[in-house]
Amino acid sequence: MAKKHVSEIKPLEEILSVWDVLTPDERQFVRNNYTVHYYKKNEMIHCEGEVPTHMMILADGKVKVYKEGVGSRSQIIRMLKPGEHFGYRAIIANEANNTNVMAFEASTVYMIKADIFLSILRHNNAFCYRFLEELATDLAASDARTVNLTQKHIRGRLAEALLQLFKKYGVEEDGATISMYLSREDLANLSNMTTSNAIRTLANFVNEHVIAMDGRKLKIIDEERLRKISKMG
Amino acid sequence: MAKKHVSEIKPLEEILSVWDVLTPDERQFVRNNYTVHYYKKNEMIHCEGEVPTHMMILADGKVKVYKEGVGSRSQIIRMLKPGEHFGYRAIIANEANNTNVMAFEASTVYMIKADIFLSILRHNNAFCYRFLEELATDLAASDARTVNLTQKHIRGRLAEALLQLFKKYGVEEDGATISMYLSREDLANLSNMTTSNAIRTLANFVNEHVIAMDGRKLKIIDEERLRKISKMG
DNA sequence: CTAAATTTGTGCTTTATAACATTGTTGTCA
DNA sequence: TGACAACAATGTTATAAAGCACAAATTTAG
Repeated sequence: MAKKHVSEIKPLEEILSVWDVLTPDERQFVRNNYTVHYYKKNEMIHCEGEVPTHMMILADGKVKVYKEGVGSRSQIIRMLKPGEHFGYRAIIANEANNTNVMAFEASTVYMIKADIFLSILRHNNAFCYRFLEELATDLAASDARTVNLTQKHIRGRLAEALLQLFKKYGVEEDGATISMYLSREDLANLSNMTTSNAIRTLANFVNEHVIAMDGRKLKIIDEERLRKISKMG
Repeated sequence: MAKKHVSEIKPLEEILSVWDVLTPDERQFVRNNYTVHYYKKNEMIHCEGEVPTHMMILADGKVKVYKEGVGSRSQIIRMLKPGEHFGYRAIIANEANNTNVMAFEASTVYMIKADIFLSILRHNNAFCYRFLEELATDLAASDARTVNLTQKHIRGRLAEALLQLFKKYGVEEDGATISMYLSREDLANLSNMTTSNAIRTLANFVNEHVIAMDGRKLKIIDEERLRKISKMG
């Protein structure tokens, strides 16, 4: 895959979805106070337990947000695509970071210092409300995930994960291959199972003609069936 | 237990933790527009899927917030004590309710109409920010729960649940009995296990002198040990 | 380009926990 | 007081999924 030139990366103004509610002064304030950071594949962006210093916006690339559990087994909480915010929850709650964030692939991140972010939150109601909406949505997703992961059986959990990837990242030109190539391990960490079981279950789905595989490329063949598997548990 | 007189229930002004950030006008607005509702033990306050109409504040009693999963097996998401808000997440996210709320015991709830709540959120930045903080805190708790429930073994999950009850509701005068009497079923729904297993595991804890039981009264004897069990998985 | 490391794939074994069945206990109310 | 219902306790069985060991394939690095 060819590397993107820096010039291809969208400017903060285009990528920051809440830009439109900022006043001209605030816009200038942000313009004068943001930084850009580049991360290599598998590079850590921040760690669980660290004190948050910046709110971040993914400009380019793909990153995973995950928690380390028992015996350093990790659970992927969410995966981001360009334009999404992260690292700000801990700033608002005035806590240490509760998650790790790692770049899946080479990624570019815009960062805004915590105090600047907080100052805008406290002065611009529309800005504050946007993040309120974002957290309210994320909270429902988190609660839904809890039930998904604890109550569904292995096939249901994997089917659910595939559908989420499909929804979030979309498909290639062929209209079926999910535009996100994950290792079996990441797929397992997303659906709370061991790598062996992710492999086994994927193989079963292929046998049942629900999906097709070519290495890490996963093609959804029978979406309806996948939905049924996800629902039935 | 003797029923409380209505007069013993704290007025909205005292119970609404964000009252202090309201302007005099807003206070009057709320005073003119709230209602009080009484619920009997095991009565439903609202259901998953319903369109939210009010933000609510628990004035008195205890309620559980839970989700129905596969085969109507339920997962308790959180339990509230007087002074806590609920039912407002869906209003903010402009979604249907994602949880059920039921009274554990006779409870009193103050309700504020959704449009009034929203109008204050949109005009009073400090008010908005308070809820932003609340959601940010809840989100971390939800993600932590996901990992707890999926990765820990049955003993660890139950130990965790007991510690949470202990922390949230405190203890009786004896300094050890948790001030919250749950059925074995609710305890199971809190820690993602079957009722049988909750019973069995509680019995084991008693044998190991970690807790003592007298019906629904649970006494924590060895908190350190319980913490260790919760951590080890 | 080759060696090393990582990732993927499979079969077998073990284990944790759900499901089921049965019995005991307590409290309620006619 | 006895009958019924709800809850608690416990033993047995079935099964989903983890753990493990190892081979094959693919990627990365020297």
